[in-house]
Formats: sequence, structure tokens, C-alpha cells
Amino acid sequence: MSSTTAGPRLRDVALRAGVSTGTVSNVLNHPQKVSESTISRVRDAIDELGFVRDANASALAAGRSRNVGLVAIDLSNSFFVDVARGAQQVARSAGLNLLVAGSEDDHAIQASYVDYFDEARAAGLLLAPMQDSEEQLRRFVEHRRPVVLLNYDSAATDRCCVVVDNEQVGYLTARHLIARGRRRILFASGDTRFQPVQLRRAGVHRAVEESAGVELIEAPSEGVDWEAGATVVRERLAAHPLDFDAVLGVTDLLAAGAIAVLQDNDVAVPGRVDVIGSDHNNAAWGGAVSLSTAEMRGLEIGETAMRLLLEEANDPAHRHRRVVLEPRLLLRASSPAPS
Amino acid sequence: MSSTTAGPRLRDVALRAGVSTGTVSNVLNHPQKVSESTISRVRDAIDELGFVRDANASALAAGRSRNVGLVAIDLSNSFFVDVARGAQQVARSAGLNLLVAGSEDDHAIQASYVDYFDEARAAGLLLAPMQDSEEQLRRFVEHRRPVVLLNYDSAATDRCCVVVDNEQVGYLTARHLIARGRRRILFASGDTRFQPVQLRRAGVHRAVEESAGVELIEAPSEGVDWEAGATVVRERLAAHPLDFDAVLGVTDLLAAGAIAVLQDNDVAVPGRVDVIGSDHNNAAWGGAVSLSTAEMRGLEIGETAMRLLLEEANDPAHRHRRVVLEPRLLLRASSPAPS
DNA sequence: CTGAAAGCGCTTACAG
DNA sequence: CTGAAAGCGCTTACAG
Repeated sequence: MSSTTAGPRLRDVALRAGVSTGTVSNVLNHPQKVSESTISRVRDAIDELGFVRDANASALAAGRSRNVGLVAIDLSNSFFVDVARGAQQVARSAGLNLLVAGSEDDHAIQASYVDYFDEARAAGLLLAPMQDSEEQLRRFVEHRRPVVLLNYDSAATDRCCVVVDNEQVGYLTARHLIARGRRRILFASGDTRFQPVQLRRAGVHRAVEESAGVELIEAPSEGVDWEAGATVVRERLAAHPLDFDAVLGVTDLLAAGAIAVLQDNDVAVPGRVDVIGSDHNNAAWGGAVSLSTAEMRGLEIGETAMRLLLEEANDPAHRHRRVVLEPRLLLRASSPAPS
Repeated sequence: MSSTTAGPRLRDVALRAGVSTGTVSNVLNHPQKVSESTISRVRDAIDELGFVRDANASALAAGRSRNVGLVAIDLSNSFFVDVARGAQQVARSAGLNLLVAGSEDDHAIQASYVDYFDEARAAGLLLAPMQDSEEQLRRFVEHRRPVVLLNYDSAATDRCCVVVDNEQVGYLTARHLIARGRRRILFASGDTRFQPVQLRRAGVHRAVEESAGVELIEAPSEGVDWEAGATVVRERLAAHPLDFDAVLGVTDLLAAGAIAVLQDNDVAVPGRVDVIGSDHNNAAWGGAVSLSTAEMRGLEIGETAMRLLLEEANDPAHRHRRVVLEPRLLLRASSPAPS
């Protein structure tokens, strides 16, 4: 499959520097145990030979690796890219590499990456899981590898999780539409595969129930993508005369699809119908009207999750916990601030 | 730093199945060498014990790993996410894991990931390099590890590269504006750090030189981000009365920043000024007017690059080559198709 | 501060 | 088709 290793070994470095292999290893891993002069002799030998330590051998001998995995549902959702950036910054400052894998919304791919990071003896795993991932995680956790869940609130007490308050996302977006004076909200509520979606839906219901005179027209769909949002609006318009004054998409993609169909039907956004999304996904932002949505605080989620992971890996006194970040609205053209 | 391995070893599996460790290894790696009945006995033992092979030990003993690295300048540019998806699909069908790392537009980070994949004896590397990355790559290539460059046209003959014809991107976007009847193009031409940007600029110049009566107002900037695009337009408007009828951003972010400032100044887009970007980056798509741009064919770039990498790793007759994909325009609201 | 030696958990010829 | 043994390239006590 691949070429074999060709370069110099650690023992070549040792020979050249006139020391033992243990000393070279100490220069690499515990320089404080080695004298200045030896260090510089070894460093010179490393440079002269172009030595590159074999990370596999190192991890095997040391019983640990310097890698942390991040497995995200879908890298084309920019939320997860924000998470990755935050996690990477913290990981690097701790001397760890962050390796990212996208599970492409597919359980089998997610499972194979979780297993991969398990096989690779990763120092830990950040996982934004799909529904029903307990099974896949069990083995990883049993192997005493730290896991932090992202954007998924788990009942499990054997790991940390970092979430945005998705119920509040639903509540805030619906409240905003109501504050804008909207009274008949077409709710593109997606499907039940994703926990964040379920929670946002609960928040939307709470906001509507609080407000007399507001009606929610719930329109579920098979997926939560652009096409599903377009279909929801298209079918509603076909079945009824225009009978709603707002669309709330439980994802940004749903909302973007809705905007496109509204515009095709010459319905002014936001003049006649407000539209708001929910998950700050810039993959949904190519539409003719810029989309209002909720900030998901991905960067902070990534940073926080990596800190928890490091704590779990290093601090015997670590206690698992659940960190909840509050969402904020991000208002743009499709549903601006109430006047 | 991390917990040590706790789970069962391959020899535990062998004991339980009543075979030697070599046979267990063969079941894992070369099942065709083992009888059906032995395979199922070993598989049962693996399941019962919850055995997970140590990938580090495996890679060390076998002299190769099943990982391919992808190091991209910036994962928040959706082009690279497309590339990753394409590469992952091909990698998985070949039994390899794709591990993604973002270099955050930082030479040091890029170097550390290239070194990491070298240390990890990755089966190969896909790299979308920043300028001046030869130095960093040299060692990797010398170690006989396959590298394929993405979106970077290298003079080096010791590796493959897959690019979109960025000169043609510049040519097509400029031609489009001219076909729209635009005659004074403010060209947000960015800086010279990135080869794709340089090439697009050359294409823009070619298109303008071909067309009599078209004037290009070149406005370079320090970066190629949203803020730089906003600044370019703001400064032009401050120095002159509105004297251009189009803005061409050498990146989508530059174009998006331009749109925002134009709108702030009540300049209609595309009524008064057309705007077009160049790199299909949905991080730039949150603006009030949807952005016309060029398709960069990221998915195909990723697929093609991974295929070349596999060929280089497996086929002794592999010859390095350069694959060029042709760009296409993606026309949206900020500069629609000519009428 | 330094060196000799054992061992990490696999894979791979090789002999049977 | 199966087993015994050597070895992959490091790290880590341990003794000096």
C-alpha cells in the first residue's frame, strides 16, 4: 500500500552524537534530564541526518499518542469548522495535534472514525454525534479514553458535554418573530434525527404558547436541508392561499430553501413574510436575501470542549460536567430587528 | 498526558481462539490465507473480548499506516471542505482514513501538520499549500511519501498536482463583467501571497487587454478577506465620485466586503455596480445580495487528488502529472447572466 | 547526567 | 492452513 520507512532511525542519531538511544529519547521528550552540551550535540545530529521520529513507535512505547480526534456530523456546516478552530487553538497550546474527520451524516462513517481514534490510541475524542451513538461510544469510553460530546446533551454521566442551549435557540428565534409582529408562523421543523433540532422545536413551542394570538403551522420534513425547506413552502403555497407571515427554519438550510421559493412566488422577504434560521450555517447563505439566524458560538464550544478534554486526561480530580452556552440572535435582512 | 491502553491484546484473542498470534493477525490483514472455520473462531473471540487493534503497533510492524492527511490553508473556506469530502470518499473506498487539518493561514501550523503526517508515516499527504512551502515539503518527499498538491501549480516534477485553471477563473469573471456591458472595473486584487490569486489576476488582465474600451482600476490590499474588500471600496469612494460600474473580487470575501460598503452608500448592486467574486466560498455568502462567483470544483479536485495519491502509493509505474480542471461561472444576483 | 536492556503490540517471512 | 520467532523504532525504569 505504501512505501516503507527509509530515513534515519533514532539509533543513527545516537551513534552520530556519541550517546545512547535513551539519551536521544530524553532530549526529545524530557530535555530537562539532559545536560545542555549533550542536548546541542544531539540536536545537531538530528538536523544533520534529517531525523524524523516515528510517531507510531513513539506512541506504542509510551502508551499514548499526541493526537486528539474531532469527529463532526458535517464539515460543510460551518458551525463545526468554528468548533474545530477553537479546539485546535487549545490543543496546539497543549502540544497536541487535532485531527478532524467529517462523518458526512452517516452512522457507518462516524463509527469507523470513532473506532479509528480508538485504534490509534488517541489522547481523546471530541464528538458531535448523530442520534443513537451510545453504542459506538461505549467501547471508546470503556477503554478509558476521554470523550467530550459537542452540541449533544447526554444523559450519560461518564463524560463531559458542551452545548449551546438549543431550546433557547428555538425560544429566541420564535420570540423574535413575534416581537416583529408576526402572528402566523410556518415552522419548518425538520425531522427527529438530531437532538439539537428536537430541542429547538421545544423552545419554539414554548415561545408560541406564551404568546396569545400566535399560531404555529408546523411543517415537518424528511431532512433538514435546503430542498426540504423549499418543499415545505412550495406545498403550503399550493394547498392554501398565502396564510402565514413568517417562516422559522429549524436549520439555516431549511430557511434558505424557504426564501428561494417565496421569492419565486413573488412574496417579499421580509416585507410580506419574515424568515429566520437557527444554526449559523454559512452553507445556507447564498440566497438572495441574507438570513437572520442564531449564533451557535462554535469557537467557544471548541475551546471549552478541548479544555475539558485536557483536564480529563491530566487531572485525576476531574469531574465530568455539562457546559451550556447561551445563544444569541444574529439579525440580518430576512428578519431584521423590530423597529 | 493520557491513559494507557487497558484493553485486551491480540495475544489474548489468540489464546481464547486457540490459535497463534500470527493467525489472528492474518484474519485481520489477510483473511484469504485463513480457513473459514478459523476465521469465525477468531472473529468470535475478538467480539467476545472487545478487542481493538493498536493502530500504532500495527503501523510500526507493517511499516505503513492506513491514514492519509489533508492539510488545507483554511477550512472555513468551503472550497476545502468540498475537497475533503471528495478525497474522503475515494480514500474510504480504498480502506484508508482521511484525516484533515487546517493550517489557519499560518506557516508554522502548516509545517507542524506536515511534520506530523511525516512522523506518523502517513500513506500520503494532500496539501493545499501556502506560498513558499517547498522547504517544508522537501523532507516529506525525500522520505518517499506521496504528496499531491491541491490548487497549487508547482514547478517540481517529483509530485502530482491538481488545480483549477485559476488564470481562466480570472479570465471568465472579467469577461462576464464585460459581456454585461461594464467598462470600468474596480479590481480588488488582494495580495501576492497566494498563487491562485496571482493567476486569477493574470487572467483578469488578459480579458481586459482583449477588450477595447475597458478600464481596470486595480486596488490591491494586504489581505484577501472581507475587511480588505470593504476598505478597498470605501477608500475608492472617498477619493473619487463613483467612477466604476463593476467590482471584481479576486476572492469571494473581498467581493462580499465590497457589496456591503456599496449598499451602505446606497449604490445599487447590480443595478448600478455589478459585483463578482472568484472562489466559491460560502463563508462570504451572508451578504444582502447573493454573490456571483466561479465554481472551483472542489469535490472533483479532492477525488482526483486522492486517486493520484493511491496510484503513486500502489503502482510502481506511476508517473507524476498535473491535472487541470476548468472552472465554470456561478451567476447569482450580484451579477446575473447578461440579458 | 548517562547507558544497557527490556518491552510496547503488532506483522511477516519462514518452516512445517 | 498454522505456529514460533524475529523485529518494527521507539520509551522508560533501573543501575551506575
